[in-house]
Amino acid sequence: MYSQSEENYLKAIYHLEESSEKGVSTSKLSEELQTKAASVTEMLKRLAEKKLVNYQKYYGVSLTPEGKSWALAIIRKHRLWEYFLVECLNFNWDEVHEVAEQLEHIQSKKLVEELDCFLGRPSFDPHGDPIPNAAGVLPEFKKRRLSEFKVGDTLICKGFSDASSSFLQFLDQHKIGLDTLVSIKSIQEFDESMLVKVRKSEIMLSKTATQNIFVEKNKESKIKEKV
Amino acid sequence: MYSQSEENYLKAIYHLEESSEKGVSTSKLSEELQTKAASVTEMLKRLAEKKLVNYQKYYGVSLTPEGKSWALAIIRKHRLWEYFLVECLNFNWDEVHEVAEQLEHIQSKKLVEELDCFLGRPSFDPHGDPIPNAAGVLPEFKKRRLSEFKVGDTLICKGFSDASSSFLQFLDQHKIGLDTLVSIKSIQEFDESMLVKVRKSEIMLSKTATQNIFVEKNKESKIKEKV
DNA sequence: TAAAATTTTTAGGCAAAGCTAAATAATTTT
DNA sequence: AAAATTATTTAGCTTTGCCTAAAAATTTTA
Ligand SMILES: [Mn+2]
Ligand SMILES: [Mn+2]
Ligand SMILES: [Mn+2]
Ligand SMILES: [Mn+2]
Repeated sequence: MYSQSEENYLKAIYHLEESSEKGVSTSKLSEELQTKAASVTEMLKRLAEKKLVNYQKYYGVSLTPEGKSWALAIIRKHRLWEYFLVECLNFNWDEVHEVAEQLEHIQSKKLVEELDCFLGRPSFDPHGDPIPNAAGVLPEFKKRRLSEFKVGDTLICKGFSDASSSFLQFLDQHKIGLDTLVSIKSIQEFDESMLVKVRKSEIMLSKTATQNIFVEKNKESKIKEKV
Repeated sequence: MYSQSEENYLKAIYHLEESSEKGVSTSKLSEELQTKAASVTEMLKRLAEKKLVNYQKYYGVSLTPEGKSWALAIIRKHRLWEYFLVECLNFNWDEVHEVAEQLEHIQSKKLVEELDCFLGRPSFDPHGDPIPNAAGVLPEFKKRRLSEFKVGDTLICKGFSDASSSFLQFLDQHKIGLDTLVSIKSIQEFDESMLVKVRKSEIMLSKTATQNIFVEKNKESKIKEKV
């Protein structure tokens, strides 16, 4: 239906719309997609003609409902494939993104639905990112950063917003992953770094790190510790 | 490494080299790939520059060792994905080809090897076509057509060379698939059509059909019938 | 608010991969 | 062996998606 390139633009616009208050600019897009601004302008004109985006010369771009639903379909595929790679094919969570970038463009309604079913209709991908359902609806979840909490809190890791290989490998090294329990032992005042306890060991996390770890308040930690 | 289009040409040349004695001509390729002869000529020049084919103006084309090994890698992926779709995702064997045409172009050594492993290193795809191993070596197998046999012979279906949806659906309707036992009851002299027995029922197969069904002599039919 | 800086768009090119129409080479027929 | 037919290649054009350099609009700064 749409080319790989067009799909990548839609996805990039979606992500930028999510992560910033203001409209999406040509330069932000060109940075995200590693292309030149001139190429972005051209593509935006094409996408606007196809009614996938609202584009006003010099004033940025936003997705139309049609564009948004297409973007969500691509993201759904991307995250389902990442889940498949980790759960079925022994990929580590820092190796999946590149391959998923290719697989997300495969066109087949049946393939996506059967894959979803085969995997047990997962709600979150290996990085804790929510997987939209077939209708494009994202699962309910609240995003709070580890950096927002205070000494004494015990939390469950639910996602990681910097998906770079190096950050994911750092987390691996310290055995921090999805559903890992983390309790805050102390916070340095001058740089807001945190000393946290993970299982038996204590780890120092920089503010950059704690801002990129999404957590949930742990309601059942007492119970689980007894079991 | 190579574009999807280039990969499709390599695959097409491979298949045509296999299925015909003589060299592969521009017109055969244009027919196979549903493009115009002029486009084929252009692509052949590009592939020759990249040392993937031997191309002599006006005298057809053949794969170099490099080209052949790349073609086999694509075919390996195609057939592994077809196997995956049928075995894991509830696809019927007449629905897989189109999706596999897309999946075969995904680039990731690890993906292919892990998929192969996950599937249990199958030797044949859902249509009975041999799957090359990682080194590009095809499993041993002998191709004989049902049309070569005579009344009284009992045979096991091992492959189907016309992979069109309609032929595969026809086989489905008559419950003929891989490893189905078929015995020849009679052969019409005037059109060489065959009356065969499959399980409890008798089916009439045209010569076109029997030429497209690959079989093996059944060594254990007596034993199996007793069990 | 006018000048400077920055961002965005336009203009003009390029490569891949397709097309049609015309030219040319190879093959078949007479 | 020449003519006719068929196959193949060349020439010229199109679209997609990218680029650089120049022009124009917007935003920031003074
Ligand atoms: Mn990813
Ligand atoms: Mn992810
Ligand atoms: Mn196939
Ligand atoms: Mn097949």
